[in-house]
Amino acid sequence: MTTDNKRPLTLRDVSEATGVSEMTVSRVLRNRGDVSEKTRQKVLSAAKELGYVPNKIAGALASNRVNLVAVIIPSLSNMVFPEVLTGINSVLENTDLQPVVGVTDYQPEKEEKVLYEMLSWRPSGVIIAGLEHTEAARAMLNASGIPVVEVMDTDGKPVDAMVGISHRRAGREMAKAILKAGYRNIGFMGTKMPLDHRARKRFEGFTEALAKEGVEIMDRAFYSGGSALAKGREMTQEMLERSPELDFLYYSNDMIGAGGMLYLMDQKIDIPGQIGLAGFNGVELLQGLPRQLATMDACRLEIGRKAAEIIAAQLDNPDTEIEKHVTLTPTITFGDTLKRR
Amino acid sequence: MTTDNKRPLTLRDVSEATGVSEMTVSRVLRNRGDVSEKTRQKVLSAAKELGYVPNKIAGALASNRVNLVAVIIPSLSNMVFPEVLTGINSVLENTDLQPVVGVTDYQPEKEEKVLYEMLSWRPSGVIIAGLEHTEAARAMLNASGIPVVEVMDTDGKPVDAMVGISHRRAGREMAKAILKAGYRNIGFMGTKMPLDHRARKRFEGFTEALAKEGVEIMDRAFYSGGSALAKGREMTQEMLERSPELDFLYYSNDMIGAGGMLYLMDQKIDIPGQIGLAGFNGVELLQGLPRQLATMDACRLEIGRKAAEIIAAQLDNPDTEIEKHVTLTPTITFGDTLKRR
DNA sequence: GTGAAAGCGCTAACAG
DNA sequence: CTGTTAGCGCTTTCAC
Repeated sequence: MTTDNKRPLTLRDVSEATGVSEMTVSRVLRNRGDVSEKTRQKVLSAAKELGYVPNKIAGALASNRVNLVAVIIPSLSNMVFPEVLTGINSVLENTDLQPVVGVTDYQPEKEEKVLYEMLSWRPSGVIIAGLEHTEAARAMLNASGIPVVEVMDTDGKPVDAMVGISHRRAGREMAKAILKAGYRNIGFMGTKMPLDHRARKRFEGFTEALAKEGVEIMDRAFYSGGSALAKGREMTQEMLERSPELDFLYYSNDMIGAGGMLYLMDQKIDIPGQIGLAGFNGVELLQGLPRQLATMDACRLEIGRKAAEIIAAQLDNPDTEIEKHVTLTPTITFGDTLKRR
Repeated sequence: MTTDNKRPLTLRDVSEATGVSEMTVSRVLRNRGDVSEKTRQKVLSAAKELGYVPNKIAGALASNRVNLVAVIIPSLSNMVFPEVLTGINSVLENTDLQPVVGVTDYQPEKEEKVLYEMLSWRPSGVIIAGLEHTEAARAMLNASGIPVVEVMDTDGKPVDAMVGISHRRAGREMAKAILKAGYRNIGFMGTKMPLDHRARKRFEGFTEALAKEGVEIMDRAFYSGGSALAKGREMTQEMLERSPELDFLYYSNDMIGAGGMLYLMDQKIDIPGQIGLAGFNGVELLQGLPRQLATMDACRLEIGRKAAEIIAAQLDNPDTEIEKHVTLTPTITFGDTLKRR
């Protein structure tokens, strides 16, 4: 503990306090090179005593190294992304890299801005959600000269590396499972988000697989904002009033799916006999609900982990041969709301 | 769009491309000082063409200014903290400040480490959750010489400024409401987190207010890990089997409270007649559940906003007289699980 | 309006 | 093992 200082301390202050050269102080503080145990201790205790905190700004400029990994995601309130972050963290914790998070709110222009801001700090790598970016953003990523991993989605061409699942395939698989279970009158509910490309791709894959069997979606609805659980309720009620012949409801995420499920249970509707249900994501929350909603795991943790590993490996040795296109395979959980066949 | 470069571009590159001095290029790019419209355009287009991204590291070192606000929170998976972040963001968006988030996992030593890391980037301000920190962390905050706002909790003495609610009072208020409604056999369930000081303080306030009326908690249980909703179910079942005479259950957060509620509904137990329930936080999720759980809003958005305002105001003018101790008052939502009296 | 010089606090590279 | 020198890429300051 020291008295409050107006000016933050510098290496020089520690150097003067110890009589050791700045350079040696720097070596001690970074654990670099050989320093005698005696001076080591002297420096360490002085630094601690003074309350010295190194200036990474200066260090980064001098060494041309910044141990930051920029992580750019659409949202923090989705639960999906914090989990990806957790995966990233779990890997980076064992390195000297640190994640720095930027949020885009699903807006391409904001993504571009956030990316620019982050790149201006010269991070060592970038992990960014999705494959769709503005022209300028893609150009920046290309020009950055650092490892770039695009995550979540593998339906497209990455700038550099990519890790994720095929959402198109995920939609198709769910459609197949639903058809196989015998449902034919299918409704869809999702977010009104033209910019959520992954939800869009799932939807496309879904309708495509239905079409292959001559089935067409009977009703659909989109929402935006509000509590997803509450929206799921409302929309489900409305849709069933509008299209009472529906026998299956596919939701673009588990939260609205859970809302729908709770509504149907209130109405004493037989699930999955009269109506089947499925969501997407495999959120942990589902486990506490009265019934388990059918869903599909998005492999979020694994995606984060893999992405971080790719960055770390490249940084460790730029010549390492690593798999740059990693496609994970989500599995269906049938739960209690989709007949198993 | 340019060809890929190994070396990132510098001001000098733009300077050479335009024939304008580095200094003037810098002025244009920062919108500082007077520059003729002609050179302005020339520089701007060249910079864009080349794909120049300024190096903030160098800029920060030279100007001794970093437009970053360090935000240090215990967790991202709690939903509470992302909301505080949203509040912070909403204010900082209108300034040139940028939040940078660090996560501590409720561990004091990790908080200390994260704080050290962040301070070493010389941010312009710090927003940190809670009032309890290690000795060293407090010393760093003191020595940093930048505005510091401790958020969430106001039961204690801040290093500099603080914004939050009194969790002790929140616990007391809820206890009073419960007693007033006529419940006497009260059980408590919460997280097994000695380090979640806010949950602890709520519990203390709660028992204290009960004690004042001669009431003692009849049963209690603590959990850790797992899906909160599922845990709420399990624990509620166990507790009621153990203590069937309970007529009220107070949960330390809404998620386990919701789990408990769903369990009781499964059991066709009369809520709030036979058993009343209450949680804490006012999470949006609750709105979609079959019944609305009684809860108390933690003012998360407002806390974030106010904290960011304090930082921004201090930075804008260090001599501004501002309120450094802001205590917000949470309100009880009775919902459908706590009798109103 | 524009430019030249002098650092910001640190580390790479070398010399002892 | 320790110290010296020369920048990193930018901005501040001052001169023109």
